[in-house]
Amino acid sequence: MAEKAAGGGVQSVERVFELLELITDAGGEVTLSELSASTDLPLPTIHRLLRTLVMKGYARQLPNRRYALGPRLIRLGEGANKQLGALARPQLKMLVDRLGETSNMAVLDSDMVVYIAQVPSSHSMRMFTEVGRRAHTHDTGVGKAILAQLDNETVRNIVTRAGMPTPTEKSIGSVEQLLEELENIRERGYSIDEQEQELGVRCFAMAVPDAPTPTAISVSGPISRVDESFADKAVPLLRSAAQAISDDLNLAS
Amino acid sequence: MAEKAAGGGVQSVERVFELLELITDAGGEVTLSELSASTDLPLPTIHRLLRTLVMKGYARQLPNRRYALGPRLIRLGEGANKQLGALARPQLKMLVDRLGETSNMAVLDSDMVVYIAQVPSSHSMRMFTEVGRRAHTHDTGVGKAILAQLDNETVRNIVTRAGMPTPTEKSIGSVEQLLEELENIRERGYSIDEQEQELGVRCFAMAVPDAPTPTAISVSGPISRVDESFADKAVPLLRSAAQAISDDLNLAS
DNA sequence: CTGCTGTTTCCGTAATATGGATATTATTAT
DNA sequence: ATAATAATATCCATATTACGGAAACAGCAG
Repeated sequence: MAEKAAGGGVQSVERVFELLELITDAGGEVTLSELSASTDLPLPTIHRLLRTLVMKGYARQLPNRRYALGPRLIRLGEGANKQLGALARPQLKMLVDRLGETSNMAVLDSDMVVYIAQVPSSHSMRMFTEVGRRAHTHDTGVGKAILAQLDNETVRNIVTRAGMPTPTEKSIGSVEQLLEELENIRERGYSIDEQEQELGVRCFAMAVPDAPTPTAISVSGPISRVDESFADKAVPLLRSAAQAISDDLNLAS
Repeated sequence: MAEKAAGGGVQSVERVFELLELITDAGGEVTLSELSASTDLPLPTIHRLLRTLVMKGYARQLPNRRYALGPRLIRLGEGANKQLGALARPQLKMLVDRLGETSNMAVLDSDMVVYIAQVPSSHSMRMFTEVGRRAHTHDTGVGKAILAQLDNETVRNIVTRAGMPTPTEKSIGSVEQLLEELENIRERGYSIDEQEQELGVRCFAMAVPDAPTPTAISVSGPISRVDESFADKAVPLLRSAAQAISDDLNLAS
């Protein structure tokens, strides 16, 4: 065929998920022609693929003729979420109980991190991060902890594709600076988000070793509470939690 | 060709989603051979399909060699959720503000309902239903409201496949009884869950007209607060909320 | 009503996914 | 430890499957 294309996957399957991702990126609603503009698939092909999705309930067709994500995806998403989150939640809970700050778990998904589990702290002033939310890798504790596990080549690719916005003046803005920081993290064994994503918020994070997908956990809170003495307590606890999750993942029933 | 098979969808796509559903049904982890037992697809086919999913991040392969749902599904699920939920949330909020009880929206997904949006009441004693949760149709307010929109033939199929457990002594236990109840609902225009799912909890629900997927909204709370005078206020509000959601859905931007 | 843009259906073509047979790796029994 | 067993992964010839150009069919704007 024309393009030398992919590796060894089933094309229709790859395409159908590409379409679903595009719909998601577009905010949930797309027209056929918008899709054919974003991909370089011919219209009839896209139409046939979408029709299959609609028939099975993984996409909906609105009265506008637009296409949207279908309700059956909710269940699959919840399933994926639960599967990963269930293992982690007890450990995150332990962190919150002992440290009093919000704890999160996130995985690398393409070039961004997705939060897949959270146990909020009881403080009224606390981090607000919703499960399912995506964030950049270079300006979050979990993101940097994950990047530190990868080789510099891969890191470069990721941040190049995802971009490096600087939400605060403390954010890391260049790849060189990031690689340097990652070297520190590798030595230290954990990452610190020092008000890089939001002013006033500090976060300690650590990668989960040997996870099937690059994964990290974190605790975060306002700098007033999350200080040096907090770190002294937090780091060993993070380490044991990460190890426990790793064990659960790898010996999983 | 051998089998006269399906209608007009792309087979690999249908198969791949069937596999994902099976993994979800199995609680998140399956072996190849378990899958080949549940479907009647040959092993190499399943393997190839799963490999494609794994490569793209929609499935994970555990160190056990087992297959599980992948993290990228989380994002799609959240997207689908948000898309439907976003339209509904303002209306649900209105119901909670005016009525003081928890409000939910659910859709029919195969033979069960899935809750896709919720606005909790401020009462400390309130319904606990998580978004993403699945419930039977015959013992929930939203479920019965949805069934009442379908013809009896379809209803029979659904409850036959899903079963009719009776969590309380008030629950409907037979198809005949259910069809009778649905007739009442059709006349009345709304459904009542009279402690059928949980003792002490009453719920009023109404279908969202002309929804692309059968959809319903509800308000529910303890019978002490959710009484006859509550119904008088609630029913007109439910009706206008359902209509508003319907309009949003159908004129969607 | 007429001309347009975008969506859907048709259908011949061949590229695509298929699955039987085989090689490889884990797992259990000896 | 070593061998037998069962599961998973890879090959590759075949034809069924999905493909996409072209043409019909809506919706909309003028």
